[in-house]
Amino acid sequence: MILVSELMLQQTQASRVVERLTPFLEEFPTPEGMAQGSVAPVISAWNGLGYNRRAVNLHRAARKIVDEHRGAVPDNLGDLLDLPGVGPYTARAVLVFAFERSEAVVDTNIGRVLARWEGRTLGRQEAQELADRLVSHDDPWGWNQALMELGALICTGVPQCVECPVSNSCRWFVSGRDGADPAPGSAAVSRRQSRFDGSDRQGRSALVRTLSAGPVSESDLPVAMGWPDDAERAHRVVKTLLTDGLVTRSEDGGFELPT
DNA sequence: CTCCGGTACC
DNA sequence: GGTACCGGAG
Repeated sequence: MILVSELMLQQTQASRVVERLTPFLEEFPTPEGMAQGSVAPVISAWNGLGYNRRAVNLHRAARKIVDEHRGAVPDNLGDLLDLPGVGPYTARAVLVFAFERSEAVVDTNIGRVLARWEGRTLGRQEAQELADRLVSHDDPWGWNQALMELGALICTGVPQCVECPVSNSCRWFVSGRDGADPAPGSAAVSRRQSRFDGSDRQGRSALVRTLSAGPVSESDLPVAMGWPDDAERAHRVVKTLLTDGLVTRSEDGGFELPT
């Protein structure tokens, strides 16, 4: 349950996850249920959440959990990191929020807080070690939630230091915020994204959405991807979908969701 | 139009 | 270390 919600929350705002999580968990209540079927219904159920590769990864993770962990989500860092689509953040998020273990997560919000707290840009290892050192062993769940909230509401891109309850201990604030903001470029802090309109991602998204309703023939591919006059681009980009396991060739040479 | 969010792969 | 990968809200 926590694993699915954390995977959904990757690169996706919580407000959009809340209404999708319950129907998704009703369709796929257990790793066994998801692992038994093909990936196609998982992709369809993921529709609209973005980054469809996460759906493929989740299906593969479900199979691995069934095959190698008797259907139970692992409760140790190494095995969690071995699951497809599970990285440093999600693995620790499962340990903290599902198993209530004394671990520290570093997402984009916490990465920003840590960099300003230390007053300098941090590397991946540095940020994780700092978070590990700071985490409350009394209430790790609440600590991580509080830090994420601090980053999401106060220690934002343009920080609201006047509202910050811990500014007196923040190196960057205490130093008078003289140097440049250490947060951009620091570990886990998100970077600007290229625009979606007109991107390859838009065509990928359009095709996967269409394929959820049924197969698409070779000749219909450019239209389905939104590039009716650019068959070359359609064929170049559909290769990336084949590589990602989001699309497969049907028997008649067209395209469909993987069976 | 800008903002927001981790992982995998090179 | 840089880049590709989605979509909705404000």
